[in-house]
Amino acid sequence: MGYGAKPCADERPTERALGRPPKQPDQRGRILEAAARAIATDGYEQCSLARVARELGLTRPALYHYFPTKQRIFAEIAMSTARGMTAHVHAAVDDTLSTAGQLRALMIAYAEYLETHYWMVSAALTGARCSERLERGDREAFETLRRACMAPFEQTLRHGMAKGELRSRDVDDTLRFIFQLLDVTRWFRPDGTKRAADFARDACALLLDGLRSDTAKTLLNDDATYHERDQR
Amino acid sequence: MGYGAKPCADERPTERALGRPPKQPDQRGRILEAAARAIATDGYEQCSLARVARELGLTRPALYHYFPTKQRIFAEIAMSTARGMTAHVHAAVDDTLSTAGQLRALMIAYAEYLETHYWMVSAALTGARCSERLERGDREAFETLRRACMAPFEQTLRHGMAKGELRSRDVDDTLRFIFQLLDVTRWFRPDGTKRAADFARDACALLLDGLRSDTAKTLLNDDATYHERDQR
DNA sequence: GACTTTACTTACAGATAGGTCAGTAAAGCA
DNA sequence: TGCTTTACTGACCTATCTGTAAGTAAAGTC
Repeated sequence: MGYGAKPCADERPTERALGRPPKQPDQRGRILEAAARAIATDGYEQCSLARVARELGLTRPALYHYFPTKQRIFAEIAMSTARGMTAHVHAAVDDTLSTAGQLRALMIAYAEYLETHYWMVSAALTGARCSERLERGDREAFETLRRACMAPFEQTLRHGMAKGELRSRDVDDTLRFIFQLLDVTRWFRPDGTKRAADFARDACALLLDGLRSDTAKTLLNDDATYHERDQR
Repeated sequence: MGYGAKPCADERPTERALGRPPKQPDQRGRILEAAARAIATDGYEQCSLARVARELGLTRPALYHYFPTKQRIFAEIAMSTARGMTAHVHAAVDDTLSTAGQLRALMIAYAEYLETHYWMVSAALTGARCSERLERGDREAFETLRRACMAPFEQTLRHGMAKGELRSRDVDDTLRFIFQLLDVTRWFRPDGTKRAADFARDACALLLDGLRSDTAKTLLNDDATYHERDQR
């Protein structure tokens, strides 16, 4: 359930708080987590801060002690998620991997982060017009992070196509397909039996080699295979 | 911009209306269309009936002349979309097609309906917890339609796997992938240059044959190809 | 014990939403 | 010329939401 750097609360336990101690440690993080869960399930406008506060054993104005507005709460969820996801994906970049291996590693990294920070990611994606809700400064930073998150995927695709390991396809279209496959917030739940990494591996296998069996492929491997042959 | 059977308004132009005539013909349909556009862009809870009414040159209570509640408006959007989409997909079933051709035809049919009834479909999908919003009776009917809409896809997959033309894979997982690819309401706009059918053809090609080039495939076609070989 | 800082709570203000009710305007019909 | 039916409008009620202001409880500091 960690938000940002979790050990931060325990990292300096000796450092004294100045005033009255909060009812729970890391209230800011707890509020963000609860708000993310509410936004992910009910949507940004529909979820009420009253419910979030009640869930935490607080009253609504208590939230305004930590955040100036509801929009600001959402902004922090979106920004910290974008930062975290981008960093996690970039950590999976490895030049020694094959094109296919690199693509799989990236997809698994994305799925892993989605699983471990499920509600935060889900809230950021569900409030998908999220970027529109941010203020100008955050919006630009968010878009930059989003592009940075996609960059390793893009580079892998371009590299693979240049080496002839991947089909030549429109890269932007393909990126859209990939992220559409990866955004599984509609049905994936972190408490289910299926792990996110398994799902990502499966999605990657389908993405790489497709649905058609190898035998059916060799049968078609002569002339106008993919676009004309089985039209009728 | 047709909702349901468009010519219905012109079909019986001689049939007299009894009371005061509406400001525009087919007000019900116009309201549904405008509401769908509002729901699709702002979400169900966030969109206000006042804006919908204003857009049509009406006042808010006028909508209550045609529909008892806001929820009921949404229910009609969802139900008529589910009915229309299912019928359109079923019309694309053709036993004479190959497995690949049938899958492509189904995907194109889905994309076509999404394009021509863009806002209605988009509203029904965006209010994705749509099913939860419906009353018991509608909910069951909606779920039945949804299953009926997926059935031809499912049957094509099973048939293709049985004939050995498709890889053996978990059918439910694969169906999820397919519909995840087909739900393009996030970025697809019907006024763009790209037609929905082109997009569906492209998605189907990727789905069938994957990203990996044929040359790379034959190189790997010896032992543990897809899962172990390029792991590291 | 006074003072400061933090972490809240209770009470309230303002905006906006969905929905109702009573009345009115425009048509056909008798 | 009434009567009925349809298609609305204006005014109003209630609920709920964000955000604010003022006061209080619990800690450390001097």
